[in-house]
Amino acid sequence: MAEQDKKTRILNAAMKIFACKGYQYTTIAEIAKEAGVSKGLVHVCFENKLDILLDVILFFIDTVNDLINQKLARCTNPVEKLHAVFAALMELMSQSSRNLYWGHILKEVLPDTEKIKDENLKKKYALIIGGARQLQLTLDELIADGQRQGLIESSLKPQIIRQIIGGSSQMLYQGLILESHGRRVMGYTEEDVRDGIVTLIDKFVIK
Amino acid sequence: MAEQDKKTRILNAAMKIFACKGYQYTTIAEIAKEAGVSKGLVHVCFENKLDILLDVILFFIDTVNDLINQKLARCTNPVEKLHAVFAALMELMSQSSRNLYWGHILKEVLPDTEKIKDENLKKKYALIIGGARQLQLTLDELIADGQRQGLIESSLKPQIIRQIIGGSSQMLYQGLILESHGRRVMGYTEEDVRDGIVTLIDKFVIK
Amino acid sequence: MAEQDKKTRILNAAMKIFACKGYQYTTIAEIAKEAGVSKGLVHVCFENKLDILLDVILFFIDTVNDLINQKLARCTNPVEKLHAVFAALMELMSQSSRNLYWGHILKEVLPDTEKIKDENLKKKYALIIGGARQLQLTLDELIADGQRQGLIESSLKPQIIRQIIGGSSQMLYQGLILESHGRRVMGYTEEDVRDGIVTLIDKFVIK
Amino acid sequence: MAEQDKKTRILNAAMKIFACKGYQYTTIAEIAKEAGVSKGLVHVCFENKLDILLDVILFFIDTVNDLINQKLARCTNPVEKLHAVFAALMELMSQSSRNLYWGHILKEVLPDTEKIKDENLKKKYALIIGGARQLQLTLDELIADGQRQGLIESSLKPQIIRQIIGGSSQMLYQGLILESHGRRVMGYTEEDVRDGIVTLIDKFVIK
DNA sequence: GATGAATGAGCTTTCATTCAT
DNA sequence: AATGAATGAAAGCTCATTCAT
Repeated sequence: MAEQDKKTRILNAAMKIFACKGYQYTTIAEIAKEAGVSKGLVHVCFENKLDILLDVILFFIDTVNDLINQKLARCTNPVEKLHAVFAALMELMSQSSRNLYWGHILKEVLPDTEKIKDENLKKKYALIIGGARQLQLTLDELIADGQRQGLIESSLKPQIIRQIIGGSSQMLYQGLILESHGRRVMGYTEEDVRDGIVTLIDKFVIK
Repeated sequence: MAEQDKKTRILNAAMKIFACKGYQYTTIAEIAKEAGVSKGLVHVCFENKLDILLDVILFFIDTVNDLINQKLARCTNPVEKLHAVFAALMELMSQSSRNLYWGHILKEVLPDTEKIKDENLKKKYALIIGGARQLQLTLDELIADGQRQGLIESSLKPQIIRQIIGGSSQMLYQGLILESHGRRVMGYTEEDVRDGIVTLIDKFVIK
Repeated sequence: MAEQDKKTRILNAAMKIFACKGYQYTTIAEIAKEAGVSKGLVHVCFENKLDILLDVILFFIDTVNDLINQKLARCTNPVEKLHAVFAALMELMSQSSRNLYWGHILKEVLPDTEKIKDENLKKKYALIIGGARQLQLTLDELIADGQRQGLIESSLKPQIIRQIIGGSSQMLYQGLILESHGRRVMGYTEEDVRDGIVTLIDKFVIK
Repeated sequence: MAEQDKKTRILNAAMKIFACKGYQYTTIAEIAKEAGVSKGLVHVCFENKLDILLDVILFFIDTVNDLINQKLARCTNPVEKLHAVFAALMELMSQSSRNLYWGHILKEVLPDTEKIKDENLKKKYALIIGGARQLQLTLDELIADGQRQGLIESSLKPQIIRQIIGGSSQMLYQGLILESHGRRVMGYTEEDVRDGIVTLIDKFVIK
């Protein structure tokens, strides 16, 4: 209970600071301070810094996959599903209002992952890779389904379409966040982003 | 002359290693070794590690802007220009065949940039921001032009379209690189990527 | 009563783990776990980690001294006594079947003893030193007695003879333990060790 | 040259402090200070603390083996050889006038050696074990030779005799060192020790 | 009495940076 | 101009010890 509570607080603190400063520039001391606990406790709850990151990413992926499955259950049409899934993702990014792209972060941290020897961490890493893979497969299958039903255009592979829509979403949100941090002027709003993605998806829909 | 030569070698070495391992995980010692010079010389040619990165990014942005301007000069039609610009960008990403997204790296390194006190570095940083801004503006103007001429659809802001096409390009290439590093199976080829971007751009073109 | 019980369990646990891993590498957490009590309780029963060690050593020294006095009471002849004492020591080492040489451990821990400020600990430390001294004196006196009675050769000081017999015993047993831990092949058995010590003692006996 | 010099200085400093305080209580900072170099340099010259220790032990073992072989070359008679070898060892212990029993230290550090993953360290460790083994074998062979020639008594295994003489030497010298550190009154001199060992060896010689 | 969550001092280790040569 | 030995600040991590419950 208390432990879970602290673990969650550390996780939230880590999520926040990783998002602001990037994994590598974040120190355990900062996470501890932000979470209002001691450095030592961080190492009681987590094996090491990488372990924290893996948990953050895992939490994020789980949230995303849950959200998506939930949305998928409510639609039948692949096109509706696609819209629903990306709407959900945008909502999540908006909610979290954090510059946390686990995609980016995983990439930033890849050199570190090669050092993973600990079995627990290996498992977590495998879960993450599996979760990410699952997300991809779900989307690809969705698009392929639409293509088979003649609802989505077939000139491009599902993977390409998935990457286009996904990449656009990420970049558009990243722009918003950069703007909110005052580091850039992008000249568009969250409203524009949502419209953009809806429009983009519809481009691949056969009317 | 000799100095320029050394500086270029260091820059190339840095570009290569930053691309492989990320800025943070790259050590000056590695750069020096790769460049075939001493660690000391690196600090003679550059103020510090960040300075190297800024130069790398600056070089990249300059290359991109030059390439784009060169391509733009050869076309008149905004749609042709758009295709030409992104074709050029893809070619560049392909050529460099390096996991070097200055966008990513700039983001990775942002926390470090806040420490910039040195006037020279401040100037370089401003140049980079200016260059990136310039690239954005060029693209936005191009799209806006197309919209004014009725060649590109006007339902979305130019910034949104630019971000969609740019983001898609980046994500698609990132997937290729991940695959080439054996870290993911994406299931598409460079050919697919080029087709995807051409198709994507055409989606915004009014026929 | 209950406290005594807990204290004994902690002491036994500590003895076991100190013996296996050495004082420094043993953590309070391990001792607590082995003893089946909480970490907190360890600090209720003992001032600190060093206090536990001092108690372990004290227990060991007391056991040795008791055993020796017991054996000495049964013999009259100095040579018999000498044999009896070392037979008892060997038996003890064999019984404990633990790699616990308080001599070694005291040495390992000496730097820590300099930090002793607490009066209780100072007293315990003094008791240990006194006990060790007592053991030495008993042996030396025994040998001196034998020399005076013309039973033990007088060309060497009693201290030298004591150190030779004691050192040999320790080294021989240490070899056995190393072998039992699979870290060395010594090529002798406990039987050989006992024979060796008996033979060694007899070398100093005048026939 | 400079590097070798520093490495030697660090090694000497480490030897001295390991000897005084034990491996585990010695910090890199202390070694660096004693050697008159920075902490960083210690890690330039050695992989880590354990690496330093292994080098110290290796140096010691090499010195011992060299010294012994040198002595052995000058004698023909096994008994003479035995005397020569232990005389050499005593001389070495006396010279080094340091409380450095690599036997003790190896034992103290054994838990740490199980963590050895690095290939270089594994090799060093193997060299040490091999060197120690070699030393044992040399002595055992020497004693066995003497037994075969009817010069040394055969009632005890060579290993037992070796362990007795070796253990006695160590204990006697340890006593001297404890005394010199003011931690004990042993009541014998270096002279007594040398006499003791000579006498002890002669006990196993058949006249 | 007993617990174990929480602490933080102190350690090893890394590496950008300096500077004597 | 060029080197690389040397530095030391700063990070991750361990664990004896404390204390609210």
